[in-house]
Amino acid sequence: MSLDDRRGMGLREWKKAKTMAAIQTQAMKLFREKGFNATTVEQIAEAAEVSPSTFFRYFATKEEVVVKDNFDPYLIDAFRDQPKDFSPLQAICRAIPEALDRISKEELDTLRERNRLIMTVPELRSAVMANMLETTQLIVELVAERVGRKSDDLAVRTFAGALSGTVLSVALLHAEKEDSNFEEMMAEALILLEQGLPL
Amino acid sequence: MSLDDRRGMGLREWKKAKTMAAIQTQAMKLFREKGFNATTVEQIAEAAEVSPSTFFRYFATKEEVVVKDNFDPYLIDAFRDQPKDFSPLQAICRAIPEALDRISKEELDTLRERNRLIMTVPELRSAVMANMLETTQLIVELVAERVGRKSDDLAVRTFAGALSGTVLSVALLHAEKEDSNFEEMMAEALILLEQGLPL
Amino acid sequence: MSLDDRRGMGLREWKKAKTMAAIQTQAMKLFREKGFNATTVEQIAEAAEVSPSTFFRYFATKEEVVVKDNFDPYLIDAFRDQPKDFSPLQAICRAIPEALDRISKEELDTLRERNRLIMTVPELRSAVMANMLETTQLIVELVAERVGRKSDDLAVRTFAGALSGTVLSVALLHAEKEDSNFEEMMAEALILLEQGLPL
Amino acid sequence: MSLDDRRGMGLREWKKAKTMAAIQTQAMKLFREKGFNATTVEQIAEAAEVSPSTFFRYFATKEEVVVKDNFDPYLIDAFRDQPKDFSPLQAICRAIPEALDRISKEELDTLRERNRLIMTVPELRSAVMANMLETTQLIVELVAERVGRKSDDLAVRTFAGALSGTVLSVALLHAEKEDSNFEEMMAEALILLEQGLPL
DNA sequence: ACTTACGGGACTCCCCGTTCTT
DNA sequence: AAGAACGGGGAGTCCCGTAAGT
Repeated sequence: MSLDDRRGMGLREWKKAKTMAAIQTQAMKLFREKGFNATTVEQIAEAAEVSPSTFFRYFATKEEVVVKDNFDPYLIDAFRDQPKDFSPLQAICRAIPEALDRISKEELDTLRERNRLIMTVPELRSAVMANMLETTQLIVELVAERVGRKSDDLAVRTFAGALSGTVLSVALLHAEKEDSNFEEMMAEALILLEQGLPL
Repeated sequence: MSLDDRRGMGLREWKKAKTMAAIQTQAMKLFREKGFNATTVEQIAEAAEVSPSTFFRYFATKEEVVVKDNFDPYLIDAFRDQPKDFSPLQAICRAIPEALDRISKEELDTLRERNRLIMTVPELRSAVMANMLETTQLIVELVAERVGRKSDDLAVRTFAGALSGTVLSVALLHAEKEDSNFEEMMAEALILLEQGLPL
Repeated sequence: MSLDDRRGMGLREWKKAKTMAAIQTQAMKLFREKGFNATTVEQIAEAAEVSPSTFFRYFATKEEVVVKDNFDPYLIDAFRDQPKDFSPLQAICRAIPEALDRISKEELDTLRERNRLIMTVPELRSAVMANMLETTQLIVELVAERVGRKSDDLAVRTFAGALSGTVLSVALLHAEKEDSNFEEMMAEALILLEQGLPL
Repeated sequence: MSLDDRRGMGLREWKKAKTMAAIQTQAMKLFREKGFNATTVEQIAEAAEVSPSTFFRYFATKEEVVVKDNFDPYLIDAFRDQPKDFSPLQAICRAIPEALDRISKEELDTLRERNRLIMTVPELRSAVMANMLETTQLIVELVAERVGRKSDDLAVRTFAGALSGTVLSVALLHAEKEDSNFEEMMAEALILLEQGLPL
């Protein structure tokens, strides 16, 4: 979603979005220049011309500036839209590229840079990992709903866990390898999952 | 390994092990009584009769007191000992119960309590998650070595990621369900993985 | 500027000034009683009824409580006000007593006590020395501006260095000798400087 | 004095000198690579293959590794050797180049790099400044002895202070200007001092 | 003599609650 | 009423010193 694009937003919402974007932009700039740890929240706040308090109103932790992403809702929608006769794994296979399509080119680039930073800085790695738990939980709900099982079903949980782990591994590998294609790798990995991880 | 058991350890090493154990014991006690967040490092240090400095010499973060485990080496050994004609997944299936067998009854109980605590407190969950990355990396190495592929091979990475994710999910479910058997659930989950996550 | 004097200050500013003064007063008291090194920041904070964090918000280091002075601006003003046909050295000779005149009697006493403490405690001596570098730099700018040379001019630098060194030496001697008059000694020293340090 | 040069040193002394040199070398290397503050004593100790304790046996503080110099004794000797009918200032003028001559080419280069580092890092600047006090005191003794005055004589003190300040200023300027000649600048500065700092 | 273990204190930074200002 | 300032408090790092071991 681009920032100029105000349809449906009140003036207030729009201002908030702008502040948030300003913080994120300035933060990323400082991180690039001086590293994540060497950058203090105070500096970010100053660069974004807000008070530290305000910073924490938008982001609960310093890590969140980097980690927070708005990709999940897209994925949920795309997943829900898949035909009901697909298996969950097939549905996911389809949903991922569809969701990626819906975000703009620039955003994708930002995403890539973010990923690289994340995988470089230990603190951020921890933060994403923590984030993953929630994502896994989300997948659990989604899949349970789709296949009509309870959310404490072992198969559902296993599915969600394995999937999350796979996504993370692929993201990591993608960050490591300079000229790799995320979507392709992801597709291949999902096929491997489907085949029972042959090696 | 029990603490009374000093064979082969110099006086020095033994003392260190004792200090570390004291910190961990006191910490767990305080966590149980007042909760993880409400307990300060200073209190733990005082209870264990060491200085806060010493605390941080043994554990880099407050979380580490809970999260640090010595289970990995056992698992590595057990995995390496599996016959070469097993697939990695089969090898893991076998290695897990074998490794669990090698640790004492009391230690297992401690482990269980720890796990329950971990899954309850968000901060700790984050910490284990962070830890998981390293474990995944370890699995990558182990499997790459076993099947003779490079450690940046997509299949190897996918395997490791999916496995880690699965283990975590099962551990979580186990913590949630009072009277569940970890080993059984784990076994079942691994079979599901092998079958390509049917749902 | 006295503290009761709130004209023009918001409630906020006034409170800050009071807190800062409280810290300084309590710190000096403790230093007198137990010595500089034996006094911990925690004790100072407690005496001033603030948290250690707050202490460091006001003073970057323990030394700064003693060393921070507000004398420089007075001196700068006095120096700038000297007639343009005086040589820099003459201007300084005149500016120093004028600046001393502008500060209140009590402040002068505080200043004297501070100086005695500084010259007694090695850590503080180091701190003032560090401070001196900045003062020297300031003199450089001032003099360069006055005589119309660049600030990397050797003569300007030499002047500033020699002057700073002289001031420091005199301050030290003054602290050593119980009943010595700082202004007189300073005047005499400056004359010696002007004469090329005859011995 | 080069390290291979063992004349007159016992084996023990020689070993000590070697350890000290190893620490210094490794420290400077780390400082160059990661900066002064980011380098911990522990890292230096490890790189030099000694324990942190040993580090502190050789150097009282981390700063000392950089600041400690062995130039003073040379200067003292050279100053003492000057003919008695020279004024102190003239004696210094002569003594400085003579002392510089006595140290090797490489050592001079090391000295230069050290100086650059010192002027860059605030902590180190403070440390040298602190050091300067002692040097000034030394000059006081030397000059007092030479001209037959007491060491609390104002003229002697003023002389020492002004001289120290001058030396420091010149050193600083030299560090700032890439291709400047230290000896020349020093000589010029001393002449200015002798003339009463004309501007 | 040299190391290891530990203590303690300075200092930084994150994050949050309360108070004040506009 | 929104947002900034201010303060509190705890985690964590590092320096440096001491004591006990080898």
